[in-house]
Amino acid sequence: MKLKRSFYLRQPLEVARDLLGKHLIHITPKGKISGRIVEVEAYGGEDQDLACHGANSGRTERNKALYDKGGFIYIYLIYGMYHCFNAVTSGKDIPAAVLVRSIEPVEGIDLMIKNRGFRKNDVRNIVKLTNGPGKLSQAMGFGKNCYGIDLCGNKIFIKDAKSIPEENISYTSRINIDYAGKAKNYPWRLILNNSKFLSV
DNA sequence: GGCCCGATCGTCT
DNA sequence: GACGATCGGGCCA
Repeated sequence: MKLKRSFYLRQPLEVARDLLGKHLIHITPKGKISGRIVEVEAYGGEDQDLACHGANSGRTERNKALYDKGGFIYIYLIYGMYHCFNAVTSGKDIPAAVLVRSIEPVEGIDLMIKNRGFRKNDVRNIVKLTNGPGKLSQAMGFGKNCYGIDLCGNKIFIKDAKSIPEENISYTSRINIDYAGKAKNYPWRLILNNSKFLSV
């Protein structure tokens, strides 16, 4: 079952928690690519979050999708060469999203290998395909052309799965947001304990 | 394993 | 004009 709008119309931290274990799916012309979500970060919402891209400059051309209602895709270019994939959460006009930081490859692994530019024999370690926000976006085939796409549509969506028990989740601080003042220590990075596919 | 650095460019100041 | 919600390669151990 595909996750519905109501799933996303909640606080980013709640959505982040419930996204762990779910399957992110991309239906491409060449086939289906999917992976199980094992690491996420929550941004924005009702609490003051200086790390959120909507926090400092308000609404801009770059971040406008963040202000959509929950269930749309916010994706952006980072360091000039990678993309980070986010699921927008909360209601319209509230900048909030969940960054997907790592997934475990499930379907379309041959396509992931191609998208990542690996030669077949290079893949001793399937982990390196998707264990980071830039890597998984590349493997899944996500780029700026995904900007603003509705996750409640048929091209890119998230499939429900059995929910993860609380004792299998750890809450840590988010990565590379030293500039974010007091928000930098919020425990809003959630990981599936003991997953081999976490970011490094 | 660890640390350091360069790549590469849209966005904001 | 500076820099980032990153990555991979080079080097040392």
